[in-house]
Amino acid sequence: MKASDRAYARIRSMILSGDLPLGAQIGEEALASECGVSRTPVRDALRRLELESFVVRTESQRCFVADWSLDDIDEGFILRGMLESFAARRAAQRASSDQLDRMRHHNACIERAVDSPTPDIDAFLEHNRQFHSVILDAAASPKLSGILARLIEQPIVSRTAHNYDHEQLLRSFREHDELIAAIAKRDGGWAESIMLGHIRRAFHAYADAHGRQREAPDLAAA
Amino acid sequence: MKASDRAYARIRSMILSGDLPLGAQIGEEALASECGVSRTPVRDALRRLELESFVVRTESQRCFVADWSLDDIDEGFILRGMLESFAARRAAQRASSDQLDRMRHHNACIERAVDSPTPDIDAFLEHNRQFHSVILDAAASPKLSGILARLIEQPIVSRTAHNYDHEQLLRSFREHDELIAAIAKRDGGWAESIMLGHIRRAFHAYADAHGRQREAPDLAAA
DNA sequence: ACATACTCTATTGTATACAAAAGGTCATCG
DNA sequence: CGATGACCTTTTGTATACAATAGAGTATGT
Repeated sequence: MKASDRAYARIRSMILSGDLPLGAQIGEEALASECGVSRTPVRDALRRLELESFVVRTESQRCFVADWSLDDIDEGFILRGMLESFAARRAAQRASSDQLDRMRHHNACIERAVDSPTPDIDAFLEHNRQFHSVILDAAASPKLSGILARLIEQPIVSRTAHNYDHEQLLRSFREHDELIAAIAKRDGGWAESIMLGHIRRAFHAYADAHGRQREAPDLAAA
Repeated sequence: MKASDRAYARIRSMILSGDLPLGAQIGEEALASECGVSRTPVRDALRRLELESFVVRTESQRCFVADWSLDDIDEGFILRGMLESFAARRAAQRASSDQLDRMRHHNACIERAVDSPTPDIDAFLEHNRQFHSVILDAAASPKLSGILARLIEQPIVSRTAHNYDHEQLLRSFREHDELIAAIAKRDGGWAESIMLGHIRRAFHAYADAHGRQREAPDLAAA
């Protein structure tokens, strides 16, 4: 494995785990010694992370861990809703039976992960990611895939899922199931509208959990 | 100016001018000596150019000048239609009077560039770019701006405009004018539909000029 | 003649040293 | 006391040398 890949993986996981706090400045030198590589591959890794919005850069090229306002996140969900529902429409027109089987497989895994008193959120997240990835493959649009790869911020997806209660996890599974049905029937419009609802619901789940938490201190202070 | 900026500008213009033919391999070393800088800034420049789809990379990291199939271009125009029309809708809700004035200014420049027996295509392209950029600013969605920056391939825009006849250039101006009216009236739906038509028309102009040129040899051979 | 493996070359990956630039600090002046 | 400017530190930018790897070409065996 290349040094820049190691640096990328390491920095990314440090951001996700919170070892690097949101908004913290990240110097190339510090990361290089942390990862045991030189600055050159760190610079490559930072570019990739910037592309995926894990990292932001000031006009003078200093890097910081990205932190997102609720407005930013809203914007992301709006665009995801538009683009992923478009992907679902295309997938309905093009998905192979093999791809449909893979969707069914991953959703079955999601059901297993969810249908328990102690849901396995990590398994849910992994199969959810793969489920959406199969739909994107079926949509057969490399540009769309590239855009969504940059738009879907895994930290947000992860927080959203961790805030789901049992009922919401189950609903997510059922929506996937209906999506599979729509795609199997080659009904692009149906697939599109289910996907849009799926994403919008996720947004409101996120906003309820995080938006309100921000307002709470204000209310307490008042 | 930074060396990586010079390298970026140089390589970009070599691609646009055709000095680097479509599909040609571009080695870091060769470009470095061509630009009079070392490989380090060339690598930075190549990453940026890759981001903007001027350059593609094989799985083994070798770089080539991108060349686009009509399918790729179609895909790009579909996504642009969706995203730019969405931007127009948002712009209608948010544009400041200052931004409206700038739209009017750039479209006036477009009219001047176009309304002549020998239209100034370069001026058209520049003010067209700025016109669309003001709308994007007015939409106030950084993520959307970032996506569209990568999606709008200037070589394609340029070829499209160079294939426009006088009537099409004029039509482009009139569509912009109507867009301004829709935004001034705060009619998001109107703005959205005009923008969608504007982009779709550009696609068909491109496809008519370039798609048929590709088919012609086949027809001749048959 | 064709396939396969090997070597040799071209190209990218990484480390390091030094240059340039940005940001922060402290002293000085109004 | 606040603003301003010089310096000093930190951080990024670039060049260069060397290492690793992919690809092309060649020779050899069947």
